[in-house]
Amino acid sequence: MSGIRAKQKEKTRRLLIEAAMNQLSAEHGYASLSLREVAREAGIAPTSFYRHFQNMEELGLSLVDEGGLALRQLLRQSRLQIARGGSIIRSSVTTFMAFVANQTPLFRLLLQEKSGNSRAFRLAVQREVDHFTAELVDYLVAEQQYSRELAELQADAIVRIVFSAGADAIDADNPERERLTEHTIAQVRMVARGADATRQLGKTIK
Amino acid sequence: MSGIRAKQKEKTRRLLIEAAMNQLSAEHGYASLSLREVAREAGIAPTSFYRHFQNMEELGLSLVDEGGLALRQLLRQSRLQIARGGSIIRSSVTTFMAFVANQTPLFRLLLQEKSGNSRAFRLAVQREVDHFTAELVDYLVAEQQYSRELAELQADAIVRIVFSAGADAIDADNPERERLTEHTIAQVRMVARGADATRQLGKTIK
DNA sequence: ACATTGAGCGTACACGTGTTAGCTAAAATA
DNA sequence: TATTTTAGCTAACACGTGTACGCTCAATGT
Repeated sequence: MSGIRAKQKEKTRRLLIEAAMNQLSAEHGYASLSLREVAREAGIAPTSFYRHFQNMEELGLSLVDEGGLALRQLLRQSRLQIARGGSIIRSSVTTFMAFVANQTPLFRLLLQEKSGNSRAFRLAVQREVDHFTAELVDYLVAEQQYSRELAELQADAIVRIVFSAGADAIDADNPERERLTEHTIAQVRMVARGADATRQLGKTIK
Repeated sequence: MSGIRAKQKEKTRRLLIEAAMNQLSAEHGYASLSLREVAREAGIAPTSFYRHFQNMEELGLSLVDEGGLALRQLLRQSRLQIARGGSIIRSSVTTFMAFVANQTPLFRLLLQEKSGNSRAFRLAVQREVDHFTAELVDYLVAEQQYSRELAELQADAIVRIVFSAGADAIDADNPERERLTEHTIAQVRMVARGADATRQLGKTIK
């Protein structure tokens, strides 16, 4: 059980995933991804594909996992920056935009499949986004003493804005992306102010 | 020049567009839309397709136009409801959600291609969304006396939130969609409050 | 040492695709 | 009325696709 066999299998599995990611970057999206081309780029015979995935859909779900994982790791990294001082909002948005810039095809896949045609895909992506939102909610409740309900409203709004801006950032060049980032930061701050105002409103009534 | 010929051509052109829309609703997205299947559903020979469109892409752009137009008309209708009393926010969001529910495949196409792979498509969709945002900005400036800058920030945030919620509404059943609608209305109001707070902030400083 | 497993390969098949070329017949034009 | 235009057709093409089948041969298990 030295695993030299399993190692090799995992290796070509990665080759397949990376091949698929490369092809995504090019021109066509996941929907027009071909088993044969992926296999060709991975350097294996078309039929060998089935040793690793049952479908192209299964490959796709792996890609979504991959993307979600990468994004979460990045955001965890961003939270470390917050710990040692600096604006939470600025740091998070900046990190997010950097992810979009560096992992464009992966992020595009997430966006595409978020409103794509396969329900399985949509659920998978939504799971990733929900995970992200939940962490933000926890932060708002723990650090800013928001009620769970208001925190959820706020976090959801923020995530929607940031992801949507991220989508626009895909096409943007560097200066434009910077402008977009500042724009987004201002919007998130606006939402925060709105949430605060809403909270005060509730208190006054009571 | 009675136009009986042009009439017929326009008619089968519409048949093609509607066929394409039907196929979108089914299961596969625009990317996996086939000329032959579309032609078959429209009841013409595959080769006759070229009498109406040069590419599938050209058909796709027509679909985007179609969707954008439908959405804008609906929102114009919604603004009439506002004129004869009632909350602007509630009325707009409700109308929007109704559109998503009734024209699901069309709205899905818009979302898909917004973050799709063809730049031409993305630009076309973005144009529609921008149009929508611009009208909201005008409203905020004219009716609520916001500065152009703040109005743009606010309108953009609102549009992002609403479109994103619309995407989620696609999968939702009726009660869930209603919940989502209320949720979105609350978020938009929160943003409005935030914008107002931001405006007050600016006045105080000056 | 021997038997079993399994990743990867080559061949082959049936099928759907986009697109070209040339025809027909009805509408438009002169 | 005679001529031109053109929407739609059929036939045919070359090609890429997903997948079934059976083989090899090195890594594993006994």
